[in-house]
Amino acid sequence: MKYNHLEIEKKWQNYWYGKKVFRTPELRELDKSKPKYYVLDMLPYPSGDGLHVGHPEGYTATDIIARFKRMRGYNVLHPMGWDAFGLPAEQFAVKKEIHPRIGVDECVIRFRSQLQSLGFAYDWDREINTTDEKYYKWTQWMFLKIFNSYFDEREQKAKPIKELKIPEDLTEDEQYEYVNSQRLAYISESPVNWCPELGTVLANEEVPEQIEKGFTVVRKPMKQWKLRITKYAERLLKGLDGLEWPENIKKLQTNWIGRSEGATVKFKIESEEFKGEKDIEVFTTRPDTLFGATYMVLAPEHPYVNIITTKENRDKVNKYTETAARKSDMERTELEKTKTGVFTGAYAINPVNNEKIPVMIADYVLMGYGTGAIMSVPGHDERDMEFALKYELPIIPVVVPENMKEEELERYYNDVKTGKVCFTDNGYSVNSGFITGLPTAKAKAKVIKWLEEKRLGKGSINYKLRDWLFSRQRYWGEPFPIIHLENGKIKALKEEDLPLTLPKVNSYKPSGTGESPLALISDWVNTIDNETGLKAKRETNTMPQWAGSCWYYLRYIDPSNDEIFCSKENDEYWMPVDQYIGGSEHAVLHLLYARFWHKVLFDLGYVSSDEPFQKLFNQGMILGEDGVKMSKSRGNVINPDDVIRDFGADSMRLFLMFMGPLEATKPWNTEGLAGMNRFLNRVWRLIIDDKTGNINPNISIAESDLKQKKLLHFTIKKITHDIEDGDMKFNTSIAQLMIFVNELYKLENISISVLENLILLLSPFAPHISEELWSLLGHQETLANEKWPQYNDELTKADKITIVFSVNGKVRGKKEMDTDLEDKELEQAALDDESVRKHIYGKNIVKIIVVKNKMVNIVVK
RNA sequence: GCCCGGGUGGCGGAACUGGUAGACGCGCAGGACUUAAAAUCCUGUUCACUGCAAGGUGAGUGUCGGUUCGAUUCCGACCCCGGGCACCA
Repeated sequence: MKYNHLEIEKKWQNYWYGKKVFRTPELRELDKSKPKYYVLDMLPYPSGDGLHVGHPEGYTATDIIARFKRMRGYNVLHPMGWDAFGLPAEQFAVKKEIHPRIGVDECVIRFRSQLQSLGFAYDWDREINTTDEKYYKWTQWMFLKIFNSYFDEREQKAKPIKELKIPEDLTEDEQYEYVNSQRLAYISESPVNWCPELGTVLANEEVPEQIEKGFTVVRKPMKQWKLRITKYAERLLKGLDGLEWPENIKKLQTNWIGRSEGATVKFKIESEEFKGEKDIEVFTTRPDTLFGATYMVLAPEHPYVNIITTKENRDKVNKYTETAARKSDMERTELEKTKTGVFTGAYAINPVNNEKIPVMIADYVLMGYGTGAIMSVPGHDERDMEFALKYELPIIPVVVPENMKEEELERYYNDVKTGKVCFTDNGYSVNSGFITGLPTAKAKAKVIKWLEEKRLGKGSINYKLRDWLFSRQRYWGEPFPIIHLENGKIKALKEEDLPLTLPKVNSYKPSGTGESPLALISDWVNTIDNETGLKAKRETNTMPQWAGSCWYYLRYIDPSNDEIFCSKENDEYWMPVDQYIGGSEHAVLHLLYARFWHKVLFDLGYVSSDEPFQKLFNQGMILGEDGVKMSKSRGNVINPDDVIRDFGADSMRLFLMFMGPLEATKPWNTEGLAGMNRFLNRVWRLIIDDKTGNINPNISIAESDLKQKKLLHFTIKKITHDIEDGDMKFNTSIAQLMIFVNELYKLENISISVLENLILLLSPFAPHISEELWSLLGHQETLANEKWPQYNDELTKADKITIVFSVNGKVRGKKEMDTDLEDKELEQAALDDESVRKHIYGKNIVKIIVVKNKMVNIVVK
């Protein structure tokens, strides 16, 4: 009987899923004396193309961990589900003119059966789908919680909006406005990235992907929902410290949040256009260079531009702001090589020296960052320098590098003034009044103190992070549980009215006007507010795809609870996720959004952990056989179905892990895959006689000899450590299994207990063949519930060791010797070695270095 | 430009806290079995020079330099590749 992967794999998949071997019991049925382990894959999007080889790579890794932890006696939670709202499903529906639900259901069936054909040990009873009404009811519920919360700055946490202190002496309308201005979810009219082809707005971070696909993106002012993630900037940053995440992902998030310390400084404005006092605040990270500020620049969108611009400058300013508004972010940054700007006719007064400096507008200053206005210090900022040179604005050096010699100073000043040198590092302040002579750090502190005393500014921290653009003009997403009353006010639905389900529509195409297709369904849109009897229209935007995946890991824990998204008891037992694995393409977006969402739930008391994902690992990409990214157009896509049919799921799993460390990007190789199949065949024939189907006659129940034992125990140790240490280098585990099998082939008699252990060690990697061999050896039950083999550390040590003899660092001889010999014995053995003697003959021995159990190095001259 | 990774045989990769570079697999070459092929098994496989041979000598982990008895591993400078950010003041 030959190894027949098709038959065996089908058989064991039916067994596992039929008997629900990997079902995680309800909390009350669980043996809570055991430790828990929550191992999670990133929620896949079930696309029409089916599974890609990249998917099973990460899933195999988590599956190995899940099966291993289970055998180690943990209560393991290993679930799977679907992220199915969003553009791809909707575009498929538009094209085929079917309801997106139909397409999604088909894709889910396909994905599920593909995943099952790989034998993954998921608990399918906990499967979730973000597009189920029962699921998105809770997404909407959480949105209401966010909407009905504000951020308490003092405590740095979200609180229910009911607890918000409303300033007295406000009218009813003002109170309403004030409350809305504090909510964590709010509507704002601001320029957004509008994509005419898709008929929707895109978040900044989604823009590059769509442009790559050939779509155009333009700036357009629109009313949009946003979530106040910026309030959590500091906590999102600090929280990274305690997480066991790859350093580069932490760095990526850190850069994305982009914290910078500095000061805001008020400048008085003088303009013929108005009388009285007006200030403009700027943000700077270098308050120590304030004496070198020679002009001010406002972003074209700055609200003061219209107010301060003088008559004679109005035309060119208007022209400039209009051009800037039409440009997309892309054009304003990347495509722009030289800086442009115009003079407003107004002047600002530098608070430290009362110098009158011109106020310019230029689109190299961004409205979205800081205050939308800067003080320009061309001597010590490259962008300002470039602009100053072009428009012939003065440059004043106010910082000198450390260690600059006196005789070099004159030349340095000249170089800065003429634009030859732009020194942006820290140094010492010069020409700077009361901070002259101070090093940069001290100068900064002194200026901030001075500004604060005079109430002209203050120390300040800025973040690059922007609020999360949370609405899309699409059909296929969670509807907002919000109505717009005829009196112009907005109102949230009550929790008991959830879910607010999607209505049936005739067309899923965007309305074209910038509104979602929902806007055309008047039955659905028009409603009446029960409380006030006022007519109302429903919000027709839907939530972005990220919403559902912000909390799915909580639903797995308690998937059928109708009372709450997840009970407190379940949350406390299972959270946080112990190991999270997915692609690094989600390094900032999903992982940052989910952390934010989770922190809000934490602040409001719905979850017990501050961070959801304790340990994170990013799998690398799998390239085509030609070493480039797999793509349909290149025709180098590997279909997992074909691989499983030709070589089997076990071979595929094994090869995916054997290719290299999990995080590495590596090319697929079908011949390498065949090698894995060959290895499994060798394991099979080690135990089973190909012709008769019987167990090989050289296998006996006799106790194994010491050599076998040592090999076994060494292998157990190696594999146990490999899975436990979190490095995800399963390639070396598999190599060790191969060595083990190769050695066993050399033996005349093999102990059955050694083979049983081999099968158990192999089982997390190649579970189907392992189950089959296990049962052929006479076991009635699945090995999934067996105990993981234990090793005796004494037996993992070799008793003979090859000692290397070298002369002047060059290997000249080696000898098998007992372990733990004294230095003197090793030294003598080296000196006795024939080849060593040849190389030291006639030379002086300077020194002999002995490294126990390793080597002897003789230094001669 | 800035911030992360990474450069090891023909290929994927291995090498514990500085101590035999190339584990394991693929490929390739030779051999065995076979009428033949497939499958399987055995042997070899970093490069150069040298030897009939066992072997010997030298070089070698992107480049150059340093520390050390000894460096893929530590330090410095540079080159190349991949990823991320990109006028964030």
